[in-house]
Amino acid sequence: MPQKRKVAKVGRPAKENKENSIRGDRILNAAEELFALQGYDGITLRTLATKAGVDVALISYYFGNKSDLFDTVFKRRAKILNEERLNSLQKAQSEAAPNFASVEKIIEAFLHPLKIAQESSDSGWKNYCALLAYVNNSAVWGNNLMGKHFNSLVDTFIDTLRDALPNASDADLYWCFHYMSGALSLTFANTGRIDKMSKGECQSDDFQSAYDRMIPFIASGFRQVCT
Amino acid sequence: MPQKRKVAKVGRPAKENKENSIRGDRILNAAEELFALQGYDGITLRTLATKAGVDVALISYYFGNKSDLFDTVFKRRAKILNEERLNSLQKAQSEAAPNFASVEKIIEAFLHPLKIAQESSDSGWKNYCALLAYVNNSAVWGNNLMGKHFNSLVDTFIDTLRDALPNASDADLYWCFHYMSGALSLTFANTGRIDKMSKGECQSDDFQSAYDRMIPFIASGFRQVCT
DNA sequence: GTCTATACCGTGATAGAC
DNA sequence: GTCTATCACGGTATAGAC
Repeated sequence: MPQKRKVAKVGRPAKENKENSIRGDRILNAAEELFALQGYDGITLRTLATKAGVDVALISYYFGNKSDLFDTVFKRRAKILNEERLNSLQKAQSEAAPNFASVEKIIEAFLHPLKIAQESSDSGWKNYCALLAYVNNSAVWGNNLMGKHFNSLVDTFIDTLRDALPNASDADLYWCFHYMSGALSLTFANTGRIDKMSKGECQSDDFQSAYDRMIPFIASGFRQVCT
Repeated sequence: MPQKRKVAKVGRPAKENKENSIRGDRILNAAEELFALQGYDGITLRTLATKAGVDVALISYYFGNKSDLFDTVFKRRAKILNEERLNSLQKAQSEAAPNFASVEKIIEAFLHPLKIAQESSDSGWKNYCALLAYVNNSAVWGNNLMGKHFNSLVDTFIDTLRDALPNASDADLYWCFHYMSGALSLTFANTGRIDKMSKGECQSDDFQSAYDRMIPFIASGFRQVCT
């Protein structure tokens, strides 16, 4: 069952079973993009099938119903992202040893894999980030899906932040983390609003600029609230 | 045509024409709640009609098609919110005179009307805040609707922030504003995730706690990036 | 002027035929 | 393993009751 699992940087999504087929892949990629852009209810299996170049019924043959498909799409890259974030965190920790990693380095460890994902030649990663933004802010999916796939990783990051900010209460840490999560989500949502708002000074899809400022912004906020 | 327009604190939405009717109100309130919770595509006019206790066709009689209805719902409280935010800002400025208002006071002026809205006895305001969160993060609606109704207000706030942070570039200011907007949106989205993530230490619907920490968090981020 | 009943037509999801 | 045929449900328009 386990295929060769060789994840380099932010690599290709792991494939198993049915998902291993070319048409299955095409369906998942199309779904990733459409779900991210239009939301779960915003797209129909027919438009999805058309985009993937397959018959509608093939979707349910491969992935069950619409909700199952959504789960599969979401899960596909979550594991990779978790691994990369964990690697980044451990790297930051070992670089700081014997001291604790700084807040800045911890935030960076959380964000850096997303920067790599944005720059990846696999454009699916961009879509996946937009999907994350959608799910994270969704009253329907947010708690469930994000919790299932990412809460355990968040615990690890919170523990590390607690070391860096020993005076912080847990409520402080979680709320600050929540602000970061929101700032990140809106960035990935890529609505184009900041382009218009700033009269072209900023671009929604310029993640580099958002990233460079986000690390000091968030780290400083953490320090302010948690001391 | 103009009714008596007497807006006290964060008051009742202004009503005109058809929207002045009791059933029109019921439709708008139900729509506000359902759109906020399930998104535009997540609800059908029929479930909406059932919730409002009216016939399906009455919706189009009052508000035209689904998209028009969405616009109307969104617009209804936007004006009030804009007025309240402007009042808050002017108050902060006059209190600080002859100096410029501080970053903290400006952020507070932006957030305080939302706190009042959250505490309002009119539960529609809570739904509206959730709707704002949905729209702000939506790739479909975000740019369009937020831009049309709020960008002019944002300009005013950015101008004030520029006074408080004279070394900031426009890109700095807009990106920081964007982070604040994201943090705020995720808070209003009320997904319940932070409850589970923090094992009960924080509650999604405890806006007071989110608010108290958000002001120093965001203000500190602004200062860090913009100096 | 308000509102209900109903009908239309396109589209979504899926079971079952091939 | 693939597609067709079906049926329920979506948004919308309209006739006419109150």
